[in-house]
Amino acid sequence: MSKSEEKHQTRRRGADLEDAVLSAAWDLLKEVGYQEFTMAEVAKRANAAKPVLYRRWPEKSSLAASAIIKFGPKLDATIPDTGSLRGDLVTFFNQLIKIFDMFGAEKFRGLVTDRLKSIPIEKLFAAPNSDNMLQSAIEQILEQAEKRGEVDTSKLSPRVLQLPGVLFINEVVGQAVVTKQVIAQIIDEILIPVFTAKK
Amino acid sequence: MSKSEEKHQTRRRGADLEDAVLSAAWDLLKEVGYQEFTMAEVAKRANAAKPVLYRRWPEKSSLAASAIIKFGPKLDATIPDTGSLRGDLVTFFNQLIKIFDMFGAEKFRGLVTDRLKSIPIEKLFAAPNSDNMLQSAIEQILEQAEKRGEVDTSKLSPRVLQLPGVLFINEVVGQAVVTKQVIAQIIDEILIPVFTAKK
DNA sequence: ACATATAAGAAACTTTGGTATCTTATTTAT
DNA sequence: ATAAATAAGATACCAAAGTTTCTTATATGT
Repeated sequence: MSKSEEKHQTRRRGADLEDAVLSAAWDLLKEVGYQEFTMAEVAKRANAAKPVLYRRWPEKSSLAASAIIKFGPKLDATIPDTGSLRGDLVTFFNQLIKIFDMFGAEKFRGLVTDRLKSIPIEKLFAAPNSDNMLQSAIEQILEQAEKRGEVDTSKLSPRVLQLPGVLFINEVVGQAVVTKQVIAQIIDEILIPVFTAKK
Repeated sequence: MSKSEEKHQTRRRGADLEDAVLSAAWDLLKEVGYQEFTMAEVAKRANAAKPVLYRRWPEKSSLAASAIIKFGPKLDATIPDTGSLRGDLVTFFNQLIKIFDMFGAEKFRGLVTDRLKSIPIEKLFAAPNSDNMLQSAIEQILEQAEKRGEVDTSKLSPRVLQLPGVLFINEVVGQAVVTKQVIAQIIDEILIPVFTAKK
């Protein structure tokens, strides 16, 4: 038996093994979606033992989230600048739903609610030890708006800055499709009034 | 053996059995909270078989919700009338958190996220076939406000009417305690601007 | 090079949600 | 009264999350 065939003798460790697991997890997630995603199947595909997964990720939803962060579609880092707060928000949220649609929103079903069992909502859009992409995008959009005189960012509390994320998650958790109309309603009826409120 | 001792011969049915199960479920929920609440234990305490539970409730979270609706603290049906929209909202939400605190908010942990897997958020505060208590209370408060000239209810969409519920659920799902300060922030920074926005 | 620490691998196990099957008590209609 | 329909009860079962235990390969420090 040649050395290369002796798979059972070649143990991967550290990053190598981690990458293999995440890669298998991402493949499985694409194929079957979160609900049918099982730890045993990921382990099998990665030729790893189940405890290997649990030594790194405390639970299934955590592994799935890591795989999405590593291999999933990335949020476009460029912030729109359409000339108005409303336009920027509309453009930004439409980018966001496009990403979800690209991957297939139904593939995520169950993941968000599972994640919410162990992490607060404002960490949902953040990789570990990194900041909340969504919220920082909103902050940049609001700073642009302030330059135009549309808002006064000194009046905006953390709670208000988290509101777009909360509303977006709320739509994603619900089974309905997030359409452009829904986005427009959220922006016109809720976000703009809140951001432009006078204290 | 007297007839009354022959428990194994006396089969309860329909409402009798259902009540016994809900009662056992409520007791267990009070004792151990939702996370440690198991279907097997409820069945055991109710002297019922597990399939009896699943014939009536499709899943654990549904049984727990039914027990809370039947035996849990009830929302005070009287709508506050303090003379201002802000006062009414503050009073109402403080009533709401008092109910949660009375029962012990930590007892609910996990229930909301489980419920959200099968029902939309706007049904969370509604008994089956009945309307959303929280939302109808908000509507009444807003009608009072309209009489005072504080808002124009014709401008308020369903999405806006659901916002208080969404924000409240969001706080309940997060692990933080919902304090009076949090309530005041939500009302001042979000709800009032949204309700009083001019279209 | 060798001892020691670390973590992979294998496999069995525990717990719980949820289902399926079968028997039999109770209800309901005739 | 009796037959047929209904649903309770008992029990075994399945699937999957997560854990435990033990062996052994690899890495690391001396």
